[in-house]
Amino acid sequence: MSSPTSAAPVGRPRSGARRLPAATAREEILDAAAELFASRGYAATSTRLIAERVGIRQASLYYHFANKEQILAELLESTVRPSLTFAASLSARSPADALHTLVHYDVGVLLAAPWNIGILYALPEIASEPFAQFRREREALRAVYRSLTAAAGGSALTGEFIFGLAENVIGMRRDLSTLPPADALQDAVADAALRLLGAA
Amino acid sequence: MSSPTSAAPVGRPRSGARRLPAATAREEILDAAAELFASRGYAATSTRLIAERVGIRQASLYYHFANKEQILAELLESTVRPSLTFAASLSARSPADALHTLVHYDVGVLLAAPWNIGILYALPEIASEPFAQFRREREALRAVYRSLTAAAGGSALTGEFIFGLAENVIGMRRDLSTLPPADALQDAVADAALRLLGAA
DNA sequence: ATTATCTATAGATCTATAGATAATGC
DNA sequence: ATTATCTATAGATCTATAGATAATGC
Repeated sequence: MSSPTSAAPVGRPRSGARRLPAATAREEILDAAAELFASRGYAATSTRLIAERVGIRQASLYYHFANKEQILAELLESTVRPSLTFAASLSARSPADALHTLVHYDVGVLLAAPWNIGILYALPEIASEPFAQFRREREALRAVYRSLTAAAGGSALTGEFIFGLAENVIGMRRDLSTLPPADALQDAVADAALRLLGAA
Repeated sequence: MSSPTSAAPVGRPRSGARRLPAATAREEILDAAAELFASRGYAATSTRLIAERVGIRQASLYYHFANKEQILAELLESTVRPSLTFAASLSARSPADALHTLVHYDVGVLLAAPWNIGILYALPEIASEPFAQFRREREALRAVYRSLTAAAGGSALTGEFIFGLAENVIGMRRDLSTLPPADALQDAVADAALRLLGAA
């Protein structure tokens, strides 16, 4: 077994307990950072606090990441990418069907994340250079929404509305104390997208 | 003329030029803070930078505000309040008409703000205590959306979707380089809300 | 020898307070 | 006397680097 999740760890032992005993240090850091960035914001989260949650010293983070921005960049990119990849597999369907399917999937991804890291999409901090790759990928996903909507007979604005409707589950997950089961919410949002379209 | 915008200012003169010569110092601070909080985030904006934009020294902010949080709290409350007040004036209309009118107004408020401070709604920082009043007012507005939607025959989830659809113009204003004229966008979003409702 | 941690710290902030000062108002 | 600024600074951070150390792997 060469899996990084196996026992017999290399390197100096930690002073604290592990956050996720089955994961690599890198994954533990991303998980702790996701929770903290989503709950208190990027700038308001210190590297010291991330490290504390992981069970290592603040300086040890820098063995795994070049800087704090890289942690956020990796989190952001790992959230858009699944939907963007999925969007590429939809060409065989009719536009309205493809749109329904994409919204359903996208909402599922946003709801399934262990922390509500979609919140990070709206962080003003991501306007800066280290997050350019993430912004490009999110714009590519937006373009898919727009072109499917157009192909299904919807206006350019309707494409924006449907993209926003899908991402709106981020706000619902943050603001509402109880949410319907994921599959019911996925259906409801996808159906609502077609109502926005106005057609079948 | 006892207006605060008049000449002959009281107090020690500033070393720098005024940001908004016609406004009070308090208004200048709120305007500068709105721009900076919306563009780079609350925690990432230092009181020093706010002061610099206003044309005063960092410490002088504290003559007008008890702390940095109070600046953000005042900005947030001043943005929800108009829509909440407006919502109270809609009881004479039919539910669908009231909903259309509310969405139209709300979108107008979000588009008319000199800076896109609706972005601040999503700031993780506002989960803390100094922003409790703002959160209550925003929840009250959400409740109006929900009850109008229910009265118009829509489901509870549809109420959430329409609330999100209205606030989605915040994201559009941030992400899109060009936007339709405000009145066209207000009409488009309000019409889309009724499509979400499914009925007339 | 390599890996993954640790301790220690430099240097750069950042918020808020204390107290002085330069105007107007009475 | 009051108002609205200023200068100076305390005290608390915060990020990132340097270099030591405690494991395993060969």
